[in-house]
Amino acid sequence: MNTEFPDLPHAVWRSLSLLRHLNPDELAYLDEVAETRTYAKNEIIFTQSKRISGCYIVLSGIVKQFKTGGEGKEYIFRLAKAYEILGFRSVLSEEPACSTSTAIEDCTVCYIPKDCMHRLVKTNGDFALDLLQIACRELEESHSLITNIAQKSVKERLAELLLMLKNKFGVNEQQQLNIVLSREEVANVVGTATESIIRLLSEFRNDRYIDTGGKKIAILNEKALEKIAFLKG
Amino acid sequence: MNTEFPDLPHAVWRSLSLLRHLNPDELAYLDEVAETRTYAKNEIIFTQSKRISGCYIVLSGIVKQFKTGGEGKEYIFRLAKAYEILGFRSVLSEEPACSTSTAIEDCTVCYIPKDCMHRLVKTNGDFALDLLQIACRELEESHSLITNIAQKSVKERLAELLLMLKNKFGVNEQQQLNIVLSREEVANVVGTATESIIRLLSEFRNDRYIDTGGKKIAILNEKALEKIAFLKG
DNA sequence: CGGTACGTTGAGTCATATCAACCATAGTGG
DNA sequence: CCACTATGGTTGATATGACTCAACGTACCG
Repeated sequence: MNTEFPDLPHAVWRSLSLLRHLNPDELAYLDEVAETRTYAKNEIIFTQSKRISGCYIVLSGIVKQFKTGGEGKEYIFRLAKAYEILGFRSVLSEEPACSTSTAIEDCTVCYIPKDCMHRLVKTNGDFALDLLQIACRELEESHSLITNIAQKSVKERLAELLLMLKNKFGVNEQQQLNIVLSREEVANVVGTATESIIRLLSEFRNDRYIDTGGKKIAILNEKALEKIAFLKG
Repeated sequence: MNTEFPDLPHAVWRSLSLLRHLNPDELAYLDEVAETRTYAKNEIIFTQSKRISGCYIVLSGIVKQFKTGGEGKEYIFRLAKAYEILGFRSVLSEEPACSTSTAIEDCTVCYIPKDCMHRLVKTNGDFALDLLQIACRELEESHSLITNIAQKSVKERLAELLLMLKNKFGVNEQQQLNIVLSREEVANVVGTATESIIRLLSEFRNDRYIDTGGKKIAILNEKALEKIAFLKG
């Protein structure tokens, strides 16, 4: 399965921008302690409010990260693809994970034990800075997300999500998104009910903005979606 | 005005947990380049989408930090009090500020120039780690906030806000919150319309959960508010 | 061939936004 | 000292977006 990352040679490590500041010794150290792990679709990588023993860098596939609220409803705040890091917050703060992560398609991840992360952070200032940058970027995204949820309608948010998915995961020749989410998952990203998503997707399909063949969503009229997402109406 | 922090002696620096890992040389360096600034109520400290030349540690008073959305409506995502740091994200990423900060009461802040921050972060790993921790904590808070907004009703969020305000800013002998926000500001924290807040505050007042004398809000029945905020109903 | 999960549609309800009018308060200038 | 105005607070009426509940269709899977 994991032919792209057979045994995590330095070349691969280096290609991960997060690890670009590690020196040869540190990379060798990583080679020793890090492991490649594979998860099948729907498998859980780590669970909210349980302690985690390390963090994970996605190598292939897509992972959803979500919090489960009071009523058991999940809110997906992140869809992580290759080269993104998961769980470092909890690892650094030594607190239980504040979210659950599961594979939404088969995926490979690189597991880095807690001790290793601590050691690298302590001894390599540039690495710590890179992590700091990542945290800051996520923080900024998070704040934008809040403002969106607080101020935009479900329709606007859905349009924006579709554009974001195209932008982040790309589309195939038929303009179909390279990520497949159930209606419920879409609802849990947008923060609304499944039925509302279905109705709005139907509406977008009637308006020829998108097409929904099987599970795949094709983006047909990006301009129109932008208009909905970022202007008014 | 600023009698509490006359000339930022080392003792004060050290008392700020963020700065606890700086050595005497670094503290001396800070003394040289940092400045105490005062802002009157409603004065702007920095503005969304403008570059900022340094970051700010609140020494006294309260600062609100908000993003302005499409329609000009503001969303307040943070109320910062003494010892909290503002703007370090933008300073580290060298990007324009992604939010505006204004004083909601007269306040004093310590201004730390960008170069100084960069230097400290680069040369002092523990300091970088502390910042990383702060970023991670904010990130976690931010994620919780999103889940809240996405899943809770306005009433639940208002109850939770009132409890948070009591917890963070405290109350006087008459149980009145030590922070005064306009109804509009409350609405902009909760992410709703001003009128909705007014109606719900009236409801809470009728139910004897709070009292609203003048601008001050008194918390009378914390248990009841907790029930609303965290259970259902 | 049933079964289970997912998708779709409709009807009814409710929370919240919006619009509009009005009141309270405080600061301002004559 | 008093109108005058601006600002924020309050209330009511109305509209509507979005949720819920319920039924039913569809597709994949053993």
